[in-house]
Formats: sequence, structure tokens, C-alpha cells
Amino acid sequence: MNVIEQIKASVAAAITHLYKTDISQKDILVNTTKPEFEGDYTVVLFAFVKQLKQNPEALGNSLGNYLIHQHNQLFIEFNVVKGFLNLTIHPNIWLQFLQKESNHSQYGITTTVNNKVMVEYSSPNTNKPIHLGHLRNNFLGWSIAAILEANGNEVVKTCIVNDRGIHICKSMIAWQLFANGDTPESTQTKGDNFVGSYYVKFNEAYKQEVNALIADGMQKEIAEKEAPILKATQQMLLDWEAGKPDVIELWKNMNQWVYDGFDETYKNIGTSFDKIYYESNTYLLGKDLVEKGLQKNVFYKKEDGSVWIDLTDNGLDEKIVQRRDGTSVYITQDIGLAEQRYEEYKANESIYVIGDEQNYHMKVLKLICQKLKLPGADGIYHLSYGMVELPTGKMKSREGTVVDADDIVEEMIKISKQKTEELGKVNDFTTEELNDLYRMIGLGALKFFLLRVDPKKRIIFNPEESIDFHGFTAPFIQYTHARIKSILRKNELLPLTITDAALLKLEKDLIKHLELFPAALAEAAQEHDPSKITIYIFNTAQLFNSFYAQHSIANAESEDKKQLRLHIAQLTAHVIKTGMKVLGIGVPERM
RNA sequence: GGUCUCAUAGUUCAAUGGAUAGAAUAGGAGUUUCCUAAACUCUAGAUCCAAGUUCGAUUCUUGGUGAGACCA
Repeated sequence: MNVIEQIKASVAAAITHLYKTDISQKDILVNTTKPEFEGDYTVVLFAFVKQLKQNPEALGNSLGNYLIHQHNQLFIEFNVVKGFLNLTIHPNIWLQFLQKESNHSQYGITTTVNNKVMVEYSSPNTNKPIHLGHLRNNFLGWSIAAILEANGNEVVKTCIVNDRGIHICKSMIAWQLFANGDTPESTQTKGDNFVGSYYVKFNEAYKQEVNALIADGMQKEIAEKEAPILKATQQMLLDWEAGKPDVIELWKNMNQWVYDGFDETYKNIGTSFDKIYYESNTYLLGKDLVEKGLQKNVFYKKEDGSVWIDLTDNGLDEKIVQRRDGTSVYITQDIGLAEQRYEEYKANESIYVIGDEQNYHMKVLKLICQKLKLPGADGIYHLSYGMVELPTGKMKSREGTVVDADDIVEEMIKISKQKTEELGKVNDFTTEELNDLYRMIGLGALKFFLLRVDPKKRIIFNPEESIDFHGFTAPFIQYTHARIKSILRKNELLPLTITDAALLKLEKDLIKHLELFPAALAEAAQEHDPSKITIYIFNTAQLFNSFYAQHSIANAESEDKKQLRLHIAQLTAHVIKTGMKVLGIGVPERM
């Protein structure tokens, strides 16, 4: 039980004893005490002043008195300011904590599994190379999976590849028309970029054809439907669905090029999946559910034969689930896939990392699954995130105005190389060690940059101002870790023997902060928000740096103090490493 | 037309209804005979507007304004 939980439990017990009233522990608000007041933690009393019919001052005093007498192992002092009860924790608590955890490299990690979660993320489209927005998705998905794992969940990471449909056919047609048999190999181009360029070419050609038709006197709307290249694309989709061998072969080839490119990027950014689904295998799912929904009267049929669901009672619209020609719409496939995945993995929670443009869609998806009473429906959670935009506006693959993922990663690594060389601290590293370090720092800075913001907010990325390496950034934290490691290499760590309980302010602040690590991990999991971890770890590093600047570890006042500080340093390093690990960011021994 | 999201220092971000709204960066001023100055210390600077609920509102409600997304 952590310190805050102990405080809540003892306050609840004190209230029960003193006022014969039961107060739920979750109604007790405990904050860290503001620096301008005396104390470690503060109980906010206003909440139960009314219920207990006490004035805040008197309530605080009688509670405080009771606590320091009845729980004298935990509390040593108290004071009351207005409605705030400030409590000072017994120093032995901090020393005991440090003694227990300082050598525990897995501190904060819950190893017992009590829940199963599926996290879907990345879910790329095979004619769009991965750009900065996809990176946000990938980093968020990977990180939330790691955070859940650290909190005692069995996690299945999954991805649904959008590998079929009219848009894929567009790239295929453009390739047939313009490639002259070129391949990624023959042109020395990464496969996803190669295919993506034909998607752009299609749109150029399409625009030209439409303009030509308009010039011949055709109306715009008709021209947009009649352009020959579009007609050819539609025919190709029909051929694909009919399984026409040459179309299927072309489709397979082009998709393989894309997968080769994706694999390279995924490897580059450190992403992986446990199970990959392909839409070409799943797009027919969900048809049987339409029938089931009709029987259960969840769906209804209109006169023209189309099938709908009425969600007006839930504040939404009526939504079509099957067209009148019997073909299904996206949402139907998604319901089908949700059902299939539940059958396969029986995960009671299913997290979809998808952009906020799909908020409505995901709301509808969950509602329909619930109305159909599909198992796992209540566990659907949409981890919605804002778009990454450029100062000029949204990134559009179709128009080629994107920050390419491979390019930005390369750029970040280049900058970290430059800075490292300028500082010249690791000149004895081998080339391989240097390259690993550059990657760790550059990629780390990028991941941290995209993860440190509340997911639901938009990020505006200005390519002109490169991502910072100072302040609230990964390199700042990595640097702190390297400094600690340097100290630990030079000084022998001995078992911690408690002698003098007196702690300096910064020593105590740091231990107190480290004690909150498991709570920070739990909060990030609860809120599905890795930015909670970025803030926590940044504060950890900041605190350590202040401590480091003011108190010498190697030349401490006494051998006991030196060992105490070495243990604090050691645990700080563990916490930084573990915290960064669940963000997908490595920390170096030296930099 | 309807629904949803966002709005906080010059800029990028914090703040489960709680004390004097925190950081970072940019700006100003400093710190290196001593564990890595990618660091540290000090300084200045902000809640979109208007009502309401409350002992207390950046947070909740209503109505505006601005930005974005979605549904038809």
C-alpha cells in the first residue's frame, strides 16, 4: 500500500472512530502539500465538513491529533490552515521505502496478470506511406500497450491493414498506365513510397481528364464521374472482387512492395504487433450480424430493402448498416471484426487507437455492438487523438503535403549526431555504439514530442523549428540518466543501513516523488494517457538535477549520507529507465 | 442545419471543484579549481467573453465568439 493510500485509510478510520460516521476512502482528497506550507501531504477537509457538522479548523485539529497519536509510525507532525490538514510523514517511512525498492530494477511494474486487453493501432492504408500523423498513432498505441502491460494486463497488439478497395485500385491503375514496368527495386525506391507516388499520379491524371472533359463542354459533376481513368478503376475493383487472376496478381505484388516498405519503417521506429488482420480477409464479415440484428429488432428494413438502426434515442442519427443492393458498409465490417476478434482472444477490453475524425463512427460502433449484446461490447474504448497538422494546415497524402515518417526520423538522428559530436563526450565509442546512441536520442526526442501532449489535443508541428533537445524533452531525461549511471560506475553501492533518520529537503522530496511512480503508471493506464508518464518522468529528472547541483554524492558529509544518496540515485535511474521504456524510449549509460 | 472536440504566459504544454494557476521555451541576470553545463539558480510574463451553481470555478451548467472534426 503506498503512502497516499495509507493516509486515506487512516483518515477514514479516524473519522469513523471520532465521529461514528463512515466515509468512503475515495471521497478523501489527498494532495501533495504546497511548498509554502509545512508538511508532506494535505487532506482537504471541506468535502466532509458539512456531513460531520464540524468547522474545518476544529475538524482538522482533532483529526490531526488523533492521527499523530494513533498512527505514530506514519505521521510525525500536523498543522491546519483553513480547511487543509497538512501532515508530515515519519522520515522512517521514506527510509524503509528506499531500503525496500532501491535495488529493485522492476520497481513499479505489476507482474501478476489480472486482465486481458487488445490494443489496435497503426492500421495503415497500403497506398499511403507512413507520415508524422501515423507516427503519433503508432507511438500512442505502442506506449499504451506497454503501460497496460506494466499494470498487470495481458496485452495483444493488433493492426488491421486496409489493403483493398477503390483507393488501392487507383494506385494499381496508375502503375499500369505510367510505370513502364518499373518496380521499387528498379527505381531504388522504398516500396510504400513507390506505390504512394502512383496514388498521387492517379489523382493528377484524374484531374487532367476531368478538366479536359469540362473543356469539351461537360458539366463538372458528370465529368467527375465519367473520367475514363476512374471508370477503369471501378472496373478493376469489380475484377478484384471476382478474383480475376491478373488483377489479383498485380494487387498482391503492389501490396507486397508496400509491406516491405512498412516493415522497414516499423523496424526503424521500434513498433511491432502480435496479430495483423487484413481487410481483404475481413471485409465480408458482419453480414450474418445484419440478419441477427433484424431478428432481434435492433435493426429495421426500409421499403427499398436497405437496413438501418435508429440511434436517435441515444442522441445520434439513424445509421445505415446494409445498402439496398445487399452490400455492407464500413461499420458492418467493423462490427464483424470486433466479434471475430473477441472470439479469438476473449479480451475484455478492446482499445482502438484511431484519430478523432472517427469519434462519431466509433461511438456508433460501440452502441451497435452493445445493442446486439455482443460479448466485449462494453469493453470497447476509442483512444481518440488529434491530428498532427502543419502550420499550413492538414497533411494530405493525396496532395503530397506530408512530413514523411522516415524523413523526420532521419532528420532527428542527424541532429542528435551533430550535437553529440559538438560536445565530444563519447569520442571513445565505436561506430556501432555511436549510431545506436544517435538513434536512441533522435528517435527518443521525436517520440517524447508526440507523446507529451494530451492525446485528444491537436499537435501543430512546425518543420522550420526543429524539435527541441532541451527542457521538457527526452534528451534532457536521457542525459540525467547518463549522469546517474556515471556516478554509480564510480562509487560502490553498499547495503543501506538506517542510522540517522534526518533527511535534507531535496533528499526527501526526491524519495517522496519516487514513491509515487506506481501511482503515475496506474493513472496513465486508467486515463489511457501516456502524457501522464512523460510529465512524471520529466519531473523526476528535474528534481534529481536540482539535487545533484546542490549536494555532492561522491563527497557527501558522511559515508552514511553517501550511501543514502547512492541509493536514491540508483532508484531514480530505475524509475527513469522504466518510465521511458513504457514510452518506447531507451536511455543511454553515457551520452 | 445537427452533433462532438478544443480555447491558459510571445510560443509549446500542465493543473481528479481546493491554498498565491504550474512547467518548458523564447527574453533579462548569474553559476564550471569539486560526481557529465545536453545541467543548475534567479527574474519577468497567462485562464476567449458573459451569466449561473458553490464556502471555493481554469475545471461543472447555460448562452456567445473563435478554430477543427464528423453526420446528412
